[in-house]
Amino acid sequence: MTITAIKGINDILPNAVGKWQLVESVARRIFTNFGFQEIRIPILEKTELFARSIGESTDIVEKEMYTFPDRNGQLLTLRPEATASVVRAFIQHRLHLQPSMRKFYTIGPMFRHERPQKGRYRQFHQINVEVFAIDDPMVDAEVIYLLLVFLEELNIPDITLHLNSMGCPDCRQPFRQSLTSYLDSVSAKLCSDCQRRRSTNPLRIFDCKVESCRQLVAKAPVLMDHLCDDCVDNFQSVKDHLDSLGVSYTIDPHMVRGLDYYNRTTFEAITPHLGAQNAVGGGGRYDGLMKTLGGPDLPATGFAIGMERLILLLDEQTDVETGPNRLFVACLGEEAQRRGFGLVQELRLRDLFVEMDYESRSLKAQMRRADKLSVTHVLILGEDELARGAATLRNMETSTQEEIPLEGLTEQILSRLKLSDQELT
RNA sequence: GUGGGUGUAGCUCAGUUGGGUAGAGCACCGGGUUGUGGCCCCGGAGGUCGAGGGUUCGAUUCCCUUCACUCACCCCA
Repeated sequence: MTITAIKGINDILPNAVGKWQLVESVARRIFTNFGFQEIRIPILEKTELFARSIGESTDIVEKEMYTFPDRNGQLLTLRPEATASVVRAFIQHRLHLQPSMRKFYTIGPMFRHERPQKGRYRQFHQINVEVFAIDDPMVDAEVIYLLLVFLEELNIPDITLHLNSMGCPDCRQPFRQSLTSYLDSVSAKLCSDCQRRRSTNPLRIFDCKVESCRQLVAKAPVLMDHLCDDCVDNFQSVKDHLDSLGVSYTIDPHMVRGLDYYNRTTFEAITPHLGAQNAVGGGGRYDGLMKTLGGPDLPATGFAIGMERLILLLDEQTDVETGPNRLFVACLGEEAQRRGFGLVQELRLRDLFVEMDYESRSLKAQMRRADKLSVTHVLILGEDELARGAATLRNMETSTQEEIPLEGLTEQILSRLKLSDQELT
């Protein structure tokens, strides 16, 4: 039996890499313009980091983490999300003492042991954005705006923004009680899944797709109606800022997020094109997390984007970028191949895409390969040319060719390709 | 963890009411020009028909088991 990759953990083959590079470069450019700095954090962390941040009773921590003891018996976990690590790093390096470091982004793989399906894999990649130590609703609006600008820049179609407020501990606790007592009063009519959710995660019932449950849920109390005055003002301010930025949104009091640390404004960017997985990006404020993890009591907000989902929505083919001119060196005969080999390396050091054939095949075969590589020029180095002390440079777009003396060949090629560079620009 | 769908060439898929050397398109290799790409023409290579077992004179085809992939539930980015 040949060894295959682990279920839900996929290779990204060269023909798909162009899309990944595009997403990453657009992210880096836009996030940098918005004042975010990249931070690179480990893939492996102590298990307790996630248990304390995400919440012991969430599905992620209860049954989806890749957790194992290392050789010293220390319990480690492949990160299921990035926010906990960024917060940990911020605390550990006392970055709150450096006011220039408030806004971070990070890109990388996450791991969750779920059954794979469309847009959901066991190793998946996220782009994360986090802002620390700024409480102002203006920042919530800016972060949401950033998410939308990014999706817009990638031409992701039909995105809608859903907004909700999770309130603060002061208003959520009384609400949870009134919700629970409502659910108790109608429990007999709930579907079996919701029966279970009633005790594990009552807010999840808002997500149920069973028609009878939806009818019951429509009459259930909603957190939005139980917000304290501060939370109402805060949420209104976020909406005002979004309005002033021209962002349209849908208030979705039933939107529930899966990590326990969220409070106040939460949001998701939703698409209708991903089957069952409709969230391309999501996030919100998590003011209590820094303190929970033993750091200073500083507010925070942020979001995560699912890169695989983004790439599923990105259907135009994108090629890995090279310079505008690409050269193939076709050699005929042993002597020519030896000289060509050296020439290829030399031109590459001069920052040119150059490829050759290593199998001394017919010129026709080499030309075909050159065409497949969609090079702009082919240098033909054959026995006849060598005898004349020359080489032939063929322009593949115009199908014209000229002879160039071997003396000063490198410079001649470079100046000719550079010349056509300028024509192109 | 639960349910549905699908496994035939590198890729996308036909086909076999149980029978002979298993097909197409794309991709690949060669030829059509002693050394010139794309388009076209000709030819070639490539498959234990997912694996194991059963029924049968005979199984890629029917039955059972198993594995893989996939979609959905669940959950989330």
